[in-house]
Amino acid sequence: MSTIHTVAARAGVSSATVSRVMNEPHKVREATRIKVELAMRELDFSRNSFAASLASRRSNCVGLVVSHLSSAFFAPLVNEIEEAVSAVGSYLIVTCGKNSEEEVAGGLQFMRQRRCDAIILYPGQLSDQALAEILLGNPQVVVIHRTVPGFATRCVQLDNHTGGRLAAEYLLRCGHHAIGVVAGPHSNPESMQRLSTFRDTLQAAGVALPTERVIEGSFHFESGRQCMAELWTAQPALTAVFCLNDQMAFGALNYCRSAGIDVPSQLSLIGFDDVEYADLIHPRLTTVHHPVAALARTAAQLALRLAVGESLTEPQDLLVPHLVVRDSVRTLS
Amino acid sequence: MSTIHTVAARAGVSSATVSRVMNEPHKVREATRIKVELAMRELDFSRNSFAASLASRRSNCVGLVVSHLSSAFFAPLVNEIEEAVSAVGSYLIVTCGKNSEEEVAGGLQFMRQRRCDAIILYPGQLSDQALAEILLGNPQVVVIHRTVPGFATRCVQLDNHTGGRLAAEYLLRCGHHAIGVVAGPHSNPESMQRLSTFRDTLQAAGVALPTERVIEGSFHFESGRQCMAELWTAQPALTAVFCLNDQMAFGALNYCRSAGIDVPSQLSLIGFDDVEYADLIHPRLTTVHHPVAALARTAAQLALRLAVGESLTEPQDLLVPHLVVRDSVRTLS
DNA sequence: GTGAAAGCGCTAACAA
DNA sequence: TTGTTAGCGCTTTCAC
Repeated sequence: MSTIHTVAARAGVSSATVSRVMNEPHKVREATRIKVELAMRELDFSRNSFAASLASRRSNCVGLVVSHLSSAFFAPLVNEIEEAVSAVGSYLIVTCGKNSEEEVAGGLQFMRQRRCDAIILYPGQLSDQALAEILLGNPQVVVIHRTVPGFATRCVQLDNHTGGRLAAEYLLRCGHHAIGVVAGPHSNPESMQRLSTFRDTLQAAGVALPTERVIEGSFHFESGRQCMAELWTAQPALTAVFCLNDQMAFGALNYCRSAGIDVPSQLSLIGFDDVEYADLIHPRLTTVHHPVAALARTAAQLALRLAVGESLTEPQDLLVPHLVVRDSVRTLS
Repeated sequence: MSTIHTVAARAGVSSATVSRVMNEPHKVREATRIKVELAMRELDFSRNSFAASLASRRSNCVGLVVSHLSSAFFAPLVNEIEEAVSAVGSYLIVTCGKNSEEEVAGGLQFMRQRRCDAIILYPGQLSDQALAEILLGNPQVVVIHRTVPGFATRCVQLDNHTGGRLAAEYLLRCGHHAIGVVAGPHSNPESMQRLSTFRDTLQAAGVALPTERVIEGSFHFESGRQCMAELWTAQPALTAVFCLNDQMAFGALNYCRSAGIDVPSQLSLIGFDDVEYADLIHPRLTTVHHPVAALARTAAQLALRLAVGESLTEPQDLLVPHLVVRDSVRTLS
């Protein structure tokens, strides 16, 4: 494979000029530029990005570390971030399958080795403490979907409390009192934020949410199925179930269908996130909208600011959710 | 940021030894290794992958160029390829949004600049001729979802003809004669393969498929919606519609729902691909299964063989589709 | 088992 | 506007 030297030789110029043609074409005379470009084409030249990054000490890339790529939640997130990043001429590299502490550490290491200018991190099941350590040691990291105490300037997150409240208020408004929950992992702060305010809001209205009506899931489809099965078997008198994300709501719905439980006439279901398919399934899922695009754009902007060496001083505002009423919750008469 | 030299100095060894600790630890005495590893940790050392790849002339990465990341079709494909690649210690880089000829060229250039050991290419709307040029000029490229004439050793594809036949046979078996099609772009060979054998199979059974019953779509949800609307308005007597991918079938279904057309009692719908959500929507979608996981694994294996310098001699077998009967097609009495 | 030294292909002063 | 040159941080012979 040819190098700038072979190109330079062929074009009868120095390698510095070839470099300039690629990086600052305006600094080279048009005739020279054309000669060089011709030589490049003739030799099928392709710049070695490793050498370029090594010499320039810039990678022009931002790293993203997430749990999955293929879920309806992450896919739009990744897309949106990619757009924002490539809009400024950088590129995105993403590693996925990073949930546990070791895996996230591995993802982070991957990004550091590639000398990313900034890194966006989805925390999965990491504890706030583990995240705090990461943020402390890596000044170019921004965390999404969580606000780590002490690092509010580099975290962008949804107002989960309001989200939980919206779901509770709507179910109450529809006359539900026998309510269950398919929760996320109890170690997951986001899940617990949604759940605690959901519970508080019910309680304030005199509706109890005893522990046995809350099943711990794992945010996945299959988990939603199983949790719903378990919940329905133990608590057949429920009239509504709050699933802490849509994915589990889909699973719950799937169980209901296979068990002959009609939604919403026999059981109401409300989700969280408002992913694309929430509007496509039957019945269309009533859910709390999570502004993922805004989350992505904000995170990307922060990352890009860190990438150019800016330091962030103002804490980030929480993103605000809203309720999307569709067909999966019934109003009790 | 520290380099192998700072680490070497701190550990009291040479930089070559530090390099060995990372690349061939068995070639260094344990005591030395431990000293070096300690120094690395103390200095928070992270190997510069650019320098490593530049010096070793190996990137250990395979590139993937696709149209989208977030669609139900591509997401599992990417996941599966990623797994196969990381299983051998390499990593995957993917660029998306590559549909037109220029965009694919851009994606390819991106991969070449990163010196990928091999590249997997999804052709989008590229012509066979454009692909042939690419394959000719880039011996490390493998193409998925299409077989480019003359390059069968580096192409892995579904048997679209059989797929089209399966759909036709099933509709015939269910007694349908007034059949429409929401096709892909007519310039797309995959779509045309499915369609031509679909049409031939119907014709062999004495069922005509006139041009006005075939609408050209673009493989996307929204396109499915619009095509279905158009088709239904022009051809209200249809009893069944074949959508050339599931995404468009979802769009068609969505239109039917909003237009008050019950599927399958008023209209039968059959899709193609069998993506995850085909089993989750209502009614569950009858469709032709596309073994995407096998496609991904085969492509990854080919790419990995090219990556180690093997040259491929045997042409690849076509992947075989099968019909998945669910609830969206009704048997006419 | 370890070290010295010559690159890998490019960028970025600095000179000319 | 163009060329010279000294690295960027690592790998990899080849000696020892």
